[in-house]
Amino acid sequence: MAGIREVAEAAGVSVSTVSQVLTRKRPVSPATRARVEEAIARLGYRPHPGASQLRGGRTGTIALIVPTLTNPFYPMVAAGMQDVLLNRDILLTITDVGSDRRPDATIHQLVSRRVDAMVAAPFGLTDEDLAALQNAGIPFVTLGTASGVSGDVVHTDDVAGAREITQHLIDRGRRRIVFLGGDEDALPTRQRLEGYREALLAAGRAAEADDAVYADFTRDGGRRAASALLDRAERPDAIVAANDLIAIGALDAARDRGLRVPQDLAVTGYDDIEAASLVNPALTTVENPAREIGRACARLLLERLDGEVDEVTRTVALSHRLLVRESS
Amino acid sequence: MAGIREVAEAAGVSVSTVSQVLTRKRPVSPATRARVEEAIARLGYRPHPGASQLRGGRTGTIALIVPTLTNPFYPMVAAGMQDVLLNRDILLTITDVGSDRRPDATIHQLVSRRVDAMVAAPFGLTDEDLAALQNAGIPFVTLGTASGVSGDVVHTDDVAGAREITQHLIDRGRRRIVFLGGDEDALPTRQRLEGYREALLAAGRAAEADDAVYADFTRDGGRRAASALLDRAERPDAIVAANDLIAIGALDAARDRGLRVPQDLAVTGYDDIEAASLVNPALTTVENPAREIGRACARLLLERLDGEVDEVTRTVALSHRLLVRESS
DNA sequence: CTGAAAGCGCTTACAG
DNA sequence: CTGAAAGCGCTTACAG
Repeated sequence: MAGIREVAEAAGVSVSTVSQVLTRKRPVSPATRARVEEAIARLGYRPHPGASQLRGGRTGTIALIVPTLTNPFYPMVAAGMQDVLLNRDILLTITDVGSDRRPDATIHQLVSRRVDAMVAAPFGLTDEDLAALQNAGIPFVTLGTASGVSGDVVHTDDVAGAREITQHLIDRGRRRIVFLGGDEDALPTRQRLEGYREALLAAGRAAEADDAVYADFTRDGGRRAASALLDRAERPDAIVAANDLIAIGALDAARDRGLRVPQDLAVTGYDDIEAASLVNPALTTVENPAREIGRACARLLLERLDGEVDEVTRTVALSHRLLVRESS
Repeated sequence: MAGIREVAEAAGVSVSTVSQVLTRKRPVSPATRARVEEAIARLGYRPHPGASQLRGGRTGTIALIVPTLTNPFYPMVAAGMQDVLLNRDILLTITDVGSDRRPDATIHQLVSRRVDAMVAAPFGLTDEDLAALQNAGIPFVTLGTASGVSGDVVHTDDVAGAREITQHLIDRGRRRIVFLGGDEDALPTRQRLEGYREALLAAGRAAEADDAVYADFTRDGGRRAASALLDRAERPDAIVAANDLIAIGALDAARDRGLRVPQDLAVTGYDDIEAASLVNPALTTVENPAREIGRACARLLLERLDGEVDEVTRTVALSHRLLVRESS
């Protein structure tokens, strides 16, 4: 493969000059530029990324860390990022943390590779993990507030969303409304639980000790946890699930038991992934604009990389929306 | 950030020695190794990837090129690759070609970045595109046979799958069975169309001129194309869709017109994405084991990178399976 | 088993 | 506007 040296020889100029026409960091005469560009095209020259990186440049890579690729919500965030990144010659690296791995291992790997920027779903990320990014000088945005660490944030108001969907259930006359969370310490679980509790409190209902049950954020997890719930002596008549996948699992569990939804049991989800409107009965849920979230993340990061913003930390709040369908 | 030089000083050895303990390419005495490792840990040293890359090393990156991230089939392929790659310190870069971009632009970008290997869904990829990979010495595997170019291949037998699902429709007594493809020149469209035609031919039915209609591989595309089909004077009584997304769109179109599925119209899909079993009525489809496909791709590539295989090109065929559900 | 030195392919002061 | 030279942080012959 041709190097910058061959190009320089072919064009009859120095390597510095070739570099200048590439980086545009200093003026080059039109005639010279033309000769160099011709040589580049003719030789099919492509700069070696390792070399420019070594000289202090960027890697041209932005990473997205997600808890799993199997929840369609995250690929949709990635698609939103691509929308913005596509014509900027920046590569998107998508890493799922994987069930068996600690997220800090993933973050360290990404820091080692000198990614230019990073967006992280805050699942199990500690302040320490994020501080590592900060120390490495890597701009990052988290999906949802990461307590105490100063990166940009893109989020929707999960507390409000959960409050509204719970209120909706109360309005429909549901008596025993139970919250079915994902991983107990995950931010979305905690915030949506909070919204759920606020709604009950506002309605003058005391929260009960066993009002919340936890699964993981999967259909299977939802099915299992909901099964336990539905086999209780005092069966709930409504389940507020922490995301759509869990809710779909709850629908499975109801069907297993011959319960009618919504007559015997109301089920609500969160996110509005495509499957939410596809299941039967269609899921009442809160729209969480994944693609827009991805776009916002990419824009924030690009602005940082372009140096358009300094120390200030920015928070972009995107709106959510209650979608009442058949399951409630 | 500490460099190899600081580590060498801290451990009282030369940089060569530090490099050797890192790369394990030549023996180092246990005592020296211990001192170096201690220094590495204490200084939090991480090798600069650009530097090693420049010296002829790998980038430690494998790319996956997909037509879109919004078809859950592809994220599932990615998840399968991650399953295999996770503990090998190899980064997975996922790029969707994007509707407005030519895939060769994406491939060239990836070649420029010196990815170590690549798996490509052959949508719109020309032999030329693939030859570019070959010339760059980048091992690649394509999803489905890429005519004339010698890379590894992972595929399922789409022709057989489509034949079987069409046969199933014939067995159920359907008279006017129409094929609803995705992008006309896409490999999956062509192969599944072939299977469909084989089945009709085998049943002694001549293919009709307008037996195939094309959409793109999306729910919306399917809805639109199916709408046109269903408004024909001679309405089909079965639609063989080229993938699940299209089939779900066809279900939408049927519902718009008050047609009952499967009584008035049978609809079949392809892939068995999660949504296929979620829609109402549940979709008859052909299981296309996305996650396994991803795993197979990653294994093939890893073996090449590890130098365990030479010139020979390998083809891994994974089995498909007809899943009869409610829509037929 | 270890070290000194060359060099990978670029970018960027420095000089003109 | 252009060039010669130093140097980014590693790896790898070469030498011992």
